[in-house]
Amino acid sequence: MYIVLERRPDGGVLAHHTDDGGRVTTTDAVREGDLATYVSSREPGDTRWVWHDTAAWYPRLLAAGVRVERCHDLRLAHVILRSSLFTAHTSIAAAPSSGWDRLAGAAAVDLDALFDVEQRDDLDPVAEFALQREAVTGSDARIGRLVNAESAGALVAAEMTHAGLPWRADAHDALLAAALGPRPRHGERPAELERLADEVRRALDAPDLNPDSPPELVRALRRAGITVDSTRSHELKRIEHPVIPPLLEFKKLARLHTANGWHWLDTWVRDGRFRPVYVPGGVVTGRWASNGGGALQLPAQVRSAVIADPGWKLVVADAAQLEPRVLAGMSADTAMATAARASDLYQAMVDSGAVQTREQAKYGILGAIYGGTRGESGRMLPRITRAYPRAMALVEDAARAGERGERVRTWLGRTSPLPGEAMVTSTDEPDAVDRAAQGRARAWGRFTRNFVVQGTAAEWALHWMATLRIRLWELGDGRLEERPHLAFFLHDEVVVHTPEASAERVAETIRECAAEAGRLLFGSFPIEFPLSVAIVDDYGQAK
DNA sequence: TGGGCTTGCGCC
DNA sequence: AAAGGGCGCAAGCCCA
Repeated sequence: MYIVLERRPDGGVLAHHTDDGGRVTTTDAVREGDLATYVSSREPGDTRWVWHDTAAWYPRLLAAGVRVERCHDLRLAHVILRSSLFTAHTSIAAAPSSGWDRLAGAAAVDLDALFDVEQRDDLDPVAEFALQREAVTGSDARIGRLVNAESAGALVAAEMTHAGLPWRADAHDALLAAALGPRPRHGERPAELERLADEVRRALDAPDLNPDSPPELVRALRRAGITVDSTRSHELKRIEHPVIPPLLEFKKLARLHTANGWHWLDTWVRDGRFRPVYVPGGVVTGRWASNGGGALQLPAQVRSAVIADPGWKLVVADAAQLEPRVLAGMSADTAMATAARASDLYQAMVDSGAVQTREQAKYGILGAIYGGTRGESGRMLPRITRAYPRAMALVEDAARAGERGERVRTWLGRTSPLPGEAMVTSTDEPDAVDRAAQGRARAWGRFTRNFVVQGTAAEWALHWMATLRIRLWELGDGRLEERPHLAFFLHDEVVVHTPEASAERVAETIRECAAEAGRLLFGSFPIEFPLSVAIVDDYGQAK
């Protein structure tokens, strides 16, 4: 069932078969060149491959055309098990810091560097796996599900990088040219940006102004009688002055040019695919991060360059109001779950009389989750508390715990870090209240308040994708990229690239997997996770 | 010249 | 329109 892969200094691989406790029963020696064949001879099957880091092992297997059904990522699991409140009583939590802790922070990109580290004596994958099995089997069952889901996520991440997001460079170039003018020579401003910069300079009577420089811009605006604290767009939008429209347009286009312009296209799109590196578990809450290309900040402006291959479609699905639904599930707040039975949770809150408008519902709920105190969020808090007492109590408890310097956990047990030294309030001189320290404590409380919800939403998304990758594989034949496959992921949204003939089936499957993810997290508690699903030729058409 | 910090803005 | 949480990235700024 479990096979622990261990790379030897000579480049060969040892494949240790273990029992449920991680004790080795037999070991195969595999030559480097035979690894893909060795793995593929056991797939599909009931093997769970155990390795130090999915990002280091799996891409080579995928390149060789080998896909695995399941794995156990020791690095990701170590991070979770070392700090979880569910495993605090286990040996792995009590053990002194080891190479596995140092590996935790390593960027999982440089394979050779990782293998150098792996060969250190204190990075024995067999011993580590046994410790992790002991922790999982002796703790709340949810932590084992989290470890498995995290590992499945690592497989998804590697597979998405392998398959890539379909990207038409010609379409991207055309939209850039339409907005900015033809591609400029290296280092020059595109014509439209230069034109807008000139317009700004004229309107401010500042012929030498570089509008890309915030300090210069603030000075030039003040000389023109416009008092601003910053050059943020939202602050500029409040001002009536002829310079504002061209300046806002300049900022918008400058952003497009620097973040997703021709340079980005040259750097990140190859052979019709954008292949970002995803970093599962890269955010403390359990959300993914990404490395290079700004994959998780892909602006709506360029999504129309994401075009399915001929004869293929994109199925774009996003979970509606995921975080409030997750909060309802965690807190077992039946009133909130009732609102969540509607496809539009916020409208249902209005219909039930909890609030008067959809906007009030939205800002009230977001304020509860983020810790908003001012504006509409703050005004709605009493009503939200009255209508949804259990949900509100859950996030309030998390905030208070954070303010006291305690740790909080997600539904499946991922646990927040301890606050930095700076946050700790001095209590021995109560009358010499350190207001700065109180402010830091409240800020940490907002973090822990959000941690429990954002982190649990990330767990829902992991289960959604984990079940989806299995189901999508069964919908086609051949290599991964020849079947319907996950092509992009954005916290609560997935894009599947699929042959046109399978698109409807894929859409249905994505919905089924969302329902399944809800059951895996919250069992029979009646909470629903509706999606908005679109079958499109390009990503820009969705939503 | 080069690294670290700040600002601003894209995404959820 | 902003408010509250989590990020990554590019350009400018600042100082060694």
